[in-house]
Amino acid sequence: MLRLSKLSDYATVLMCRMAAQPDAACSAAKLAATLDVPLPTVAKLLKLLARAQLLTSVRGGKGGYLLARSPATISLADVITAIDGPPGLTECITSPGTCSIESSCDMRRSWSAINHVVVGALADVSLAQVGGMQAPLRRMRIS
Amino acid sequence: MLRLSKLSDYATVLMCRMAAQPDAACSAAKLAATLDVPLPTVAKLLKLLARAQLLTSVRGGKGGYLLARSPATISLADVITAIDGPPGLTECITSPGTCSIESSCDMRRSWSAINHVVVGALADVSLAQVGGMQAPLRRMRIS
DNA sequence: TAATATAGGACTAATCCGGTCTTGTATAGA
DNA sequence: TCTATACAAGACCGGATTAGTCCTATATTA
Repeated sequence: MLRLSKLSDYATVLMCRMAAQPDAACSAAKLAATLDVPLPTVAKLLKLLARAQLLTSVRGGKGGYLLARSPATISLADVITAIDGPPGLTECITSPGTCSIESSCDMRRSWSAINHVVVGALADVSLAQVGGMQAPLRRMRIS
Repeated sequence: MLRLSKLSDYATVLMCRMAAQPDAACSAAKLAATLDVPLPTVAKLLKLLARAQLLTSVRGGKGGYLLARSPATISLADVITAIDGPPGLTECITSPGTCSIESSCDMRRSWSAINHVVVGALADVSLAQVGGMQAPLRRMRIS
């Protein structure tokens, strides 16, 4: 099916919102309201993103989360990796040695190459590009 | 996690094996043995692939499955689509109108573009390329 | 000191996917 | 013609993964 996990999906939207106001500390409750996602789930995402050092946290009253870096330097690959770990299309990419036919499988080198393209595409898009209306994705192509 | 389903993964390996001997009819049992995947699962995959007209089936004793087209004209995207339907990174790509924040979401256009890159990468690799040892994937790049 | 907000981790619940089973049909060969 | 083999089609079940919840602890502000 080749689908992103919901959690990663939420996280990208969430980071995108925060990138729109990089200097305002956002509480989990406020973000949950704008995203239409349950508060505990948003809280979990924020914790994961903070642990990956994409966000910084401020405890206590008036606390919240802030982007740790400028939106231009945070890519979608960063966000997804923070939530789900490094993207890998197949098991033989993320955990080599697990598949019983690995040694005789012709697909491995192809999957590896395609995975590289996918990761490249995700790494090539920053939060700033998503938020701004310039169309930076035109840079991506197969040729 | 951005992972291919196991069934699609199996299917690509399976088709790759069949592409190596395009003229030999393969029974489900024989393929199951070489792939180290349970027979009923292989049978299910073959049925889906045949329904998508990637394979033709021959019933009865000495029957089996054959590639419907030449390996050079069957892409990984064809195989994956036959098993899991068209690839879509997010729900808003495969089933627009499902997400409650769709109208205000900045991510959509980005996901759409990235999805396009991914599908392109999959469509660009044929079974013949996977089997043969030429390195056709060098054609793919982000730039 | 009371209220607010994150930190961390354990736990529960539900969806989805992988895998199985059953019945039916077609062909080949004895 | 009868039997064995192999595909066709679809219903069904079980289990792993993922989504989501809850609880306790800690830090900060007022």
